[in-house]
Amino acid sequence: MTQIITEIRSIVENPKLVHKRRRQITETATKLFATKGFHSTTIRDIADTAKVSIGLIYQYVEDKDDLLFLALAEAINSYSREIPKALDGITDPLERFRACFTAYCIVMNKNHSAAVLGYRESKSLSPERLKIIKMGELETNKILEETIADCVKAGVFKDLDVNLFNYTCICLAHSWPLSAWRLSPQRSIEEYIDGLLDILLPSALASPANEAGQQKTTA
Amino acid sequence: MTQIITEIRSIVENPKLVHKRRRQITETATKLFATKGFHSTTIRDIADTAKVSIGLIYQYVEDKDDLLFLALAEAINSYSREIPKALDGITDPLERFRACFTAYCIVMNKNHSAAVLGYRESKSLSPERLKIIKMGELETNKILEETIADCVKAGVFKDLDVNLFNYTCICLAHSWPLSAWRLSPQRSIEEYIDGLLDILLPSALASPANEAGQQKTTA
DNA sequence: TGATTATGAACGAACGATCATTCATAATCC
DNA sequence: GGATTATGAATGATCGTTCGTTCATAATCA
Repeated sequence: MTQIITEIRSIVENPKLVHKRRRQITETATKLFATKGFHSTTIRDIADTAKVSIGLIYQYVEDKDDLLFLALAEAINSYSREIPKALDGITDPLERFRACFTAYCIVMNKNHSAAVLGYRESKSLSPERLKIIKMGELETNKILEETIADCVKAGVFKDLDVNLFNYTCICLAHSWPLSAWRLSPQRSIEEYIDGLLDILLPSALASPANEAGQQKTTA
Repeated sequence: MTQIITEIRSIVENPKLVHKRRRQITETATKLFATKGFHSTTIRDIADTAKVSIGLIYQYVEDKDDLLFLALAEAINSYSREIPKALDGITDPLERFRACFTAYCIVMNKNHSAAVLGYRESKSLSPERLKIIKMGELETNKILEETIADCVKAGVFKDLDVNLFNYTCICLAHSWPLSAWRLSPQRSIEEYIDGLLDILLPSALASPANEAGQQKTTA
């Protein structure tokens, strides 16, 4: 879908190479930023871990801030690439919502480091870049919001506050990488998703008779 | 309730003075850490903002890390002081849950900076101190969990997964300072709480007939 | 009581370590 | 062989921390 375009100065011209190197560097940076924090991660750390020299990094980005921006932008881009895929071929509104929420949680689980980064280090971005990242986030949120709105239109959901309901779903999906340590006993991501849907759906479904938890109607 | 004891070296001996000065310094530090981040906030910043000298700070704490720990510990201590107050005199289980959840959200709203800090900067703590803070957090979570367990015992709630339900409540309460920017239009904290209870309660209540939203039975 | 001495809180310039960034040089590719 | 890409030692700025000093107040003395 709508991808964040990252216009960042590179000394190296070859686009293939730029793409490859940036990927290599950004992936490492993302992991290190998420585990040690942005400021405690040194360029040396990144260079060593990515098996490149310090100087090489500065051939592909202008400064350390660029790396943070690249990391966050790439995370959001991957969300808006992957989540819609999960909806392919599904037409039943309720199933689309379930699939979308599930995909959202799974993506958060897979891009664990990036999700944590978003919460922890957005503050270190420049105001303009923060705005870009937030807009990308909202763009991603809209994918799920649409499936909710469709459920309302189809009469599957009652006439609820779509924005707030979507917000709770998003927050809970984000919570998995951030707050799962609070849960005891530990749960698998699948158990977690099922449990959340059991909590979320009853308030939304139009007919309270429907038992949300077990239902798995495929279109 | 259970307070986190913070044993931190102080050159100054007078306990009254230590308390007063630490409060003055920690309050400033909390705000700056939350707005600029721990690493981007300099001791100079804190000294200037708190209208004390750099040297004075080092009379009351050993190093910058102490300030972060003090800030987080004080936040958690204030939660476990304030939340139980909201339950005083309420006996009806459902009302106790509502009051506790509301208090939780309100406290997060009031201690906005500290709540943000907890998510953003815990990583900068030493492992031992992180453990202390997390234990304090879980301790606080238990206050709400107990009101949920009581609702189950009283038959007001069905036999749900208490730990998971509590987790969702906590996450959503925490989300207010972190994620409210996603909501449009903006809502007041009271509208937010009411909206969340409408979403959370239907899955929990034993009799689906009860409309959770409006209900305001006082004991 | 007034003069003298002791205390410890407060100050902030100076130090030293860390770390992002640069750049002269080497390696590699076409 | 010339252009492009990679290297990492050297640089300089930033920032936590120290420590010699000041100063107000309290304690002691005569």
